[in-house]
Amino acid sequence: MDDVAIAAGVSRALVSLVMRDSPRVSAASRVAVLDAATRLGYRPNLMARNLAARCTNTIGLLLNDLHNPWYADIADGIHSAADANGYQVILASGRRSAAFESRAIDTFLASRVDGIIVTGCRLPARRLTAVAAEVPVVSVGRTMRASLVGTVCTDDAVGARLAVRHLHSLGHRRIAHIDGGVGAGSAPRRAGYVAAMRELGLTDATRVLAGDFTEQAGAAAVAHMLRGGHAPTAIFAANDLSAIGAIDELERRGLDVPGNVSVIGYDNTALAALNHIGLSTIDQPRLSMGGAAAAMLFAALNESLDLHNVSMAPHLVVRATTATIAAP
Amino acid sequence: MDDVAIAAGVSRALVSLVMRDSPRVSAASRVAVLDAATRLGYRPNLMARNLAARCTNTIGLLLNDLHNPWYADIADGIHSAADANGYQVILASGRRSAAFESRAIDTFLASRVDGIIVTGCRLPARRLTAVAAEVPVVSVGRTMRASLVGTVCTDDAVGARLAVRHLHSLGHRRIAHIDGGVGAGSAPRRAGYVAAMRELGLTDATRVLAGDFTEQAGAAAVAHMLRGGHAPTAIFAANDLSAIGAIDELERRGLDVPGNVSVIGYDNTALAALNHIGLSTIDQPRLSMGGAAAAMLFAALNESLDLHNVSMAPHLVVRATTATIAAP
DNA sequence: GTGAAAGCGCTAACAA
DNA sequence: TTGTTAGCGCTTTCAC
Repeated sequence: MDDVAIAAGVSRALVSLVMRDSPRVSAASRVAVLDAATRLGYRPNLMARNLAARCTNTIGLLLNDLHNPWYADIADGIHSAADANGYQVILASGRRSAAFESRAIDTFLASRVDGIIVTGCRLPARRLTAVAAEVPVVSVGRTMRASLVGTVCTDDAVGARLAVRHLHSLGHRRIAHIDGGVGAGSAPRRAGYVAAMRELGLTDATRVLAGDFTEQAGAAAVAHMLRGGHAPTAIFAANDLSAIGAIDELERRGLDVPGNVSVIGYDNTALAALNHIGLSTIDQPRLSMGGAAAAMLFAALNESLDLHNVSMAPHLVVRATTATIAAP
Repeated sequence: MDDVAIAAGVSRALVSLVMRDSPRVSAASRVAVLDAATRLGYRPNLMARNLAARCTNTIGLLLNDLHNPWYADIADGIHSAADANGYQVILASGRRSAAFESRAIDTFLASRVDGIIVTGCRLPARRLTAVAAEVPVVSVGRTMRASLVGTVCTDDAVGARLAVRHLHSLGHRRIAHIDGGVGAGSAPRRAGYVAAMRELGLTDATRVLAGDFTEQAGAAAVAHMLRGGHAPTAIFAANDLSAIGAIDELERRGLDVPGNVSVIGYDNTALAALNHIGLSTIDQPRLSMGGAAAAMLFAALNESLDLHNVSMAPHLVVRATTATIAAP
C-alpha cells in the first residue's frame, strides 16, 4: 500500500479510500492510484481489511449436498439476493455428514461471517442454537421450533399428506414410504406419511423403508423391499433423488412404473421435471425459499429485524410416474 | 485471547500455542486454556491468524455450475485430497458466467489462498494465466496449452471421435452435434466431431447446432433443428445435461429415442447412469480427475514441484439411447 | 485531500 | 515450558 501511495504520489490514506470506492476522492487521484496499483500488481488483503474494519460483509452458505440439484436452486436464490444487497457469499459443502457440516460452520465462525444460512442441515438442534447465539443463522428446509434460528420451510407433513392422498385417490392402498434417514425434513415427512395412512384407515398397510436422500438409497430400499416379498402398489419417496433410484431399481427388476408400481417423490427438482423421467412429486418453491432466507438474514443484519419462521406451501405436481392402480 | 490467558492463569503465548495444537504444551495448561476458552466462548479469529502467519493453508475451488453433477464429483475428489493434506477448501460458484467467475477469483486472491483449482472455467486464457502468475492454478476439464496453469483433462477431441465413430458403427450417417457454446471443452469436442465426420467421409452431413451445457439448451437445439426441417438419425451432444434436454424435446415431439433418433452425451454423470435414462455417453473419470488436480496442486505447494498437464483417457459407455439405425 | 497515530487479533522469533 | 516483543496489512479518527 505504501508503494502504491508513493508510485501514485499520494498518501496511504488516499490509497485506502480509492480501494474502498470512496466518493470523496478526485477523479485524478483515483486514476493515479488505480493505475499505480495495476502497475505494481497491488491487491488489497481481504484479511487485513476485514480485521481492521471489524466487519466482513460476508455470509456463509452451507450446502448439504452438492450432488442434489435442490441445493443448487436454493443457492441461486441466495446468490441473487446477496448480490443485490452487496454481500459476499462463501460456500461450503456438508457432504451429507454432520461432522463435515460442523467443521464448515467452525470455519465460518472463525472467519467472522456476518451471518450463516444452512440448507438441509443435519446438525443437532442444540449445536445450531449455540451457533445462532454467536451470529444470525437461517435454516432452509428444516424447521427448528422455539429457537434463535430463523427458518424457511415448506410444511413437510402437509406435503407428505398431499403425496399419500394423491396415491390413495388413484386407488392405491398398499403405499410404502422410503425414508430420508437423517436427512433434513425426513422426520416430518415420515410422520406425515404415517398420519395420512392412519387418517385413511390404512394403518395396517403402513410400511416405512429405511433410506436416505440419495439415488443409491432409493434403489437399495426397493431391492430390500422386494427381497422381503413385500410388494406395495405405490411408493412415496422422501425426495426426488431416492424416488429416481427407486424407479431405477424397479425397472431393473422388470417392474413397470407406473404400470405395476406408482412412485412419487419430493422436492420437484429439475430432474423430476424432465419429460423423460416425469416424476410426480411435491413442489417446494426453491428459488423463493433461497431468496426469502437471504432476505430475512439481511433484514436482521441491516435493520436488526428479528429472525422468524417462514412456511411456504408445498403442492402436488402430478406427472407420469403415478397412475390409477391397475388391479386393486 | 488476553482474557483467556488471564482466566487460565497463563500467558497469551501459551494460549496461542494451545489453539494451534502445539505439542510443546503441558497437558495441565492445555486443559486449563481449553477450559477457559469454552467458558468464555473464545474462538481464534482466522483472519488475524492468517494475517500474522502469512499463510492460509487454504485453496480456492471454483465450480462452474452447481446444477451440473459433474462438478460435484470433481469437488468430492478434491475435498478428499485436501482433507488428507490438511488443507482447507473454500468454494465458489461461477454460475456459468465468466463475470461471476472473475469475481470469485478476485475474492480468492484477496483472501490470499495458497492455490486455486478451477473447474470448467470460462475465463479467457489470458486472465487465467495472469492469475497463475500470482498463485498456483490448476484447471480441471479445460486444456491450456503453454501456460503456467496446470491442467487435468481428458482428450475431448478423442472423446468426440469415440462418440461419432460409435454412431457411425451403428449405421448412422446424418449425425448432428449440439454444441457446448462457451462451455469448457466444447471447442475441442466440436473440433473432434468435425474431424471425425470428415475422416468418415461425412463432411456433407456435418451439422453443428448452437447450444450450451444445460438441459434447456439441448431442448432448444432440437426444437430449432426440427423447425428447420433437418432430421438427423443421431445426435452427439456436448454434455450429458444437453443430451438429456435433447432427448426430452425429441420425446415431447413424438420421436422415439433410440427408435427414431440415437443420442449420445458426454461426461458420464450420475444422471446418465440412471437405468431409466440409460444415456450412452463418454466417460471422464471424475473423482480421479479431482484427486489428480488436488495432488498436483499440493505437490506444487509443499514440494514446489512443477505444475503440468495430465491427460486421462475418455472412454465410450454404451447404454440405451444409441442403437442400430432402423432404416438407413 | 493529507499525515500521524492507534489499533484489529493474532503469530513468531527469541529469550528466559 | 513460558513470557516478551515485534510486526502482519489494513482502517479509522482526527487535526490540518
